[in-house]
Amino acid sequence: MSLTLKDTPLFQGLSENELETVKACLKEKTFAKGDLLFREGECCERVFIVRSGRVKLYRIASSGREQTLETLNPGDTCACNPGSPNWSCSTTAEALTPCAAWFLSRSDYVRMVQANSKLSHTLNKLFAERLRNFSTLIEEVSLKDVHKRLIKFLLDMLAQKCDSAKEEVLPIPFTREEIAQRLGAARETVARHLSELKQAKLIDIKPKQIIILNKTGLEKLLI
Amino acid sequence: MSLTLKDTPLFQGLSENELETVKACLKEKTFAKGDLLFREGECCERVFIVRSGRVKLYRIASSGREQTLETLNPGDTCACNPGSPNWSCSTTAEALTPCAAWFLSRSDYVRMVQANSKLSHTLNKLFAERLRNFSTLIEEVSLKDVHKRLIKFLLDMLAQKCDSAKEEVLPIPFTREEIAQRLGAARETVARHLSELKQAKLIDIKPKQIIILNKTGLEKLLI
DNA sequence: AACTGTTTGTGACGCCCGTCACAGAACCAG
DNA sequence: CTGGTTCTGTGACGGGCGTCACAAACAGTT
Repeated sequence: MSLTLKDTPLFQGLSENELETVKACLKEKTFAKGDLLFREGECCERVFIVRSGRVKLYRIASSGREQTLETLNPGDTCACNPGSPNWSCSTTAEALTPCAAWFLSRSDYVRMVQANSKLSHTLNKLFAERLRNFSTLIEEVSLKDVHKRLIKFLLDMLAQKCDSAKEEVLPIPFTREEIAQRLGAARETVARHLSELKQAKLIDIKPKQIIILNKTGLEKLLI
Repeated sequence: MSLTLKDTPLFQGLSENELETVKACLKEKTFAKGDLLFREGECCERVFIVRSGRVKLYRIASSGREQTLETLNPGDTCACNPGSPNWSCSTTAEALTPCAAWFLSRSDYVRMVQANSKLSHTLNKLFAERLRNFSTLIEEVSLKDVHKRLIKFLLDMLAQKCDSAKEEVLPIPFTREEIAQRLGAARETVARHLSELKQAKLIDIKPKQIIILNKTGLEKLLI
């Protein structure tokens, strides 16, 4: 019932044989919430693929404030440059929940990508998608206020939630602090904007979840 | 004397034969300052490589404020996802100066990357570098104030200027407005911080150039 | 030189949001 | 239930920076 290799975007389209050789190189590790999978600036000695749980990739300022760059879900990979040696991690990876991940040594990773053009193409696609996401993040952080970023965050979460238990009930697996880090804002600011939206009867706030009362109303505020 | 194909990072390491077939697919176009090479949201029908001049890739908010994501110099490419069709440009490309660029149709581009694994690996490397640059940009825009971003910009410009005419004389091929767009700030704010640095005798301001009076002093302000 | 358009510097103003402080809510282990 | 820990909401405060406005410097043209 848990994630298998062939379900990961990275190894999509590989033959059974190829998957077997990949599998032989992987080592599985587990992490508790808050554990670091790697630190920014470390030499990039391995690559991981999330098997279960959630991992955030972030940067931290000397002030202590964080900016989350990506939240990795099962199947996602942190994979970076397969090319140059002495490449150092540009972000820190931290487990948001208890989680498990497959690790692949740098040398195995490089060898595989060099040998397997299918893998190389997949990597290109994944990189391009991340570049696009980063572009959007840059625009939002730089040009949009917290209010809009928060609304967009809620609508995004609503769009990508697969469990469609009830239409507008949005389970929130993030603390306010984590939301703030994703938005590049302070915890208190997020709380304030949420109350404001509640006041305006656009959402309702329950423990661990947020009820979207007026989706189109929210969408209008994005313009 | 002008840029040739084999000097571009994208086509690095290709054989003479391969370069010839690439060349056969390229069309050269020229642009005046301010011309758009493509618009955000357009269907991504071609890829370009800058031959001369400078091009900025940016996003624009409804308020009119811009954030520059990258400044492309000769040899650089805007190349994005070779994989999926219906991929739309995630940024707008505008000529900062009069410039020339080679254009490659999407179909030719995809075919080449599919057929040539060397090219695919190069693309991975370029993407990875851009991802890293974007990470840094996100951190700066989100977590650092304009003061630090400006100082870092000056030091970066100083580091990458190859014409070492005089040590600390820094020719600035950008208007204040363009600097502001790169930093994600307002024109006036940049002007104010520059005057402040001049007041502190860390820099001196001349038309079209900035003199770095105290490099280590600037570096200390970054901490 | 005079004219026009662009680029730059600076003052005034206001708001968004980050920080500090604290109290109430929720959660968990025993 | 109970105490401790984490999470959450809210008030007060101040600073950074975006916006508007205007004048001075500069560049290019006829």
